[in-house]
Amino acid sequence: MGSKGEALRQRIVAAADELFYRQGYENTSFSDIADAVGISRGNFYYHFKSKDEILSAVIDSRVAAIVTMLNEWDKKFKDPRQRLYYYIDMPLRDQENICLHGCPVGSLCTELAKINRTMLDDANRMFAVFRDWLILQLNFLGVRKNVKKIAMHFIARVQGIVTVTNAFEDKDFLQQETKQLKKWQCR
Amino acid sequence: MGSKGEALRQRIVAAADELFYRQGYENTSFSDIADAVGISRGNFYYHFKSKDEILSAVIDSRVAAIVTMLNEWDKKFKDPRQRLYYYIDMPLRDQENICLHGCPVGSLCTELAKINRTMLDDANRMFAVFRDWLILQLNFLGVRKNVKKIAMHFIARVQGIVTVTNAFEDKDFLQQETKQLKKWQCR
DNA sequence: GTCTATATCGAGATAGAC
DNA sequence: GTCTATCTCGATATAGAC
Repeated sequence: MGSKGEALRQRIVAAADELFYRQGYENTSFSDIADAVGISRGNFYYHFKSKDEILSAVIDSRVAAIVTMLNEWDKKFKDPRQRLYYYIDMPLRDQENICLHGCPVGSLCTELAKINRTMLDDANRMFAVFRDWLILQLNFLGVRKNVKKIAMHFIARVQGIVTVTNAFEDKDFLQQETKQLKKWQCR
Repeated sequence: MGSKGEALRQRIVAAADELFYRQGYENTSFSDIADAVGISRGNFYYHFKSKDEILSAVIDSRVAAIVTMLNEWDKKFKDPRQRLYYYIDMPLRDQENICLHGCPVGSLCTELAKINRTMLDDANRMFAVFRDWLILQLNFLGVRKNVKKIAMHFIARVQGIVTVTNAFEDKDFLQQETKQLKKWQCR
């Protein structure tokens, strides 16, 4: 704990995370990651024995990062409605990256569904964390029926917006649809 | 035209199309395609000189297939509302594949955004064909304002549903959300 | 722990016989 | 047109020196 090796491990995970997002998991080689960190490939294998292992570490890291982020949101906003809006606006706050690389969660799941279904079961935990947090917020708002369904509905809406924004590199669409989604009300 | 070579070319494109959908573009090798068709790798290169070239042919083929399909829908349904429903129900009619491999259009665009942005500009024509057809149907329905936005909205909604269905392998969600989306009305 | 060197494999791509 | 043989490269992964 706190050793030099642990710190390097974290740097490797951070570099892999970024590269998987920007160029995709399959398209990212160990050399890419090693170069980004500034270490040799040999050293890399001391920390991670296989590509599955680094992917697993990246997913764990992302899940932890999402949990931390949502805790901060909870501190920042006391009104669940505001929290919901902040969730919907998330792609808007990161427009440039969303436009170029899509959603880190959605695009990874889409990729893994085709190349590694075992890891997909691990990756969709990222969605699950958002879902459970959304369920909480809906409860606070007094929604009692179909809470899980509605939480999943929000996730799907945001995913759809991001997929199309990414495919057409269209920020205007992102802005429009985000605005629209905030008009949502329980029917 | 109609020669043996042309027919083989079509078979190669069909095999590549299927494989790109099931295992992703990057993850599909020339050997995979050659094996699926039952020809040698060498022969393959007589028909397509590079991987970009086969991808381009697959995209063209998919665009043509979508155009043909929409023409058939137009013949099958005279009511634009029914046509819209048929579009929304499209993933439902192909549940098994959607659950396992996602949307052929969306997942390819998501992949290409990360590995080949030039081809992405080509691939999003698949979305554009649907969009233009949706615009027509909305016109028939008497919608006059924001027609393009609404068409894109439908595409995004379906994409979101499919992405989440695929990530969680959850057919129930697909069925629920599809039903919900058909309740859509212009606000 | 971190490095260099190397083994092994499969990929995209080419040459040339038939 | 279709094949076999081969080239070249970059990938994952390992061995072993420091």
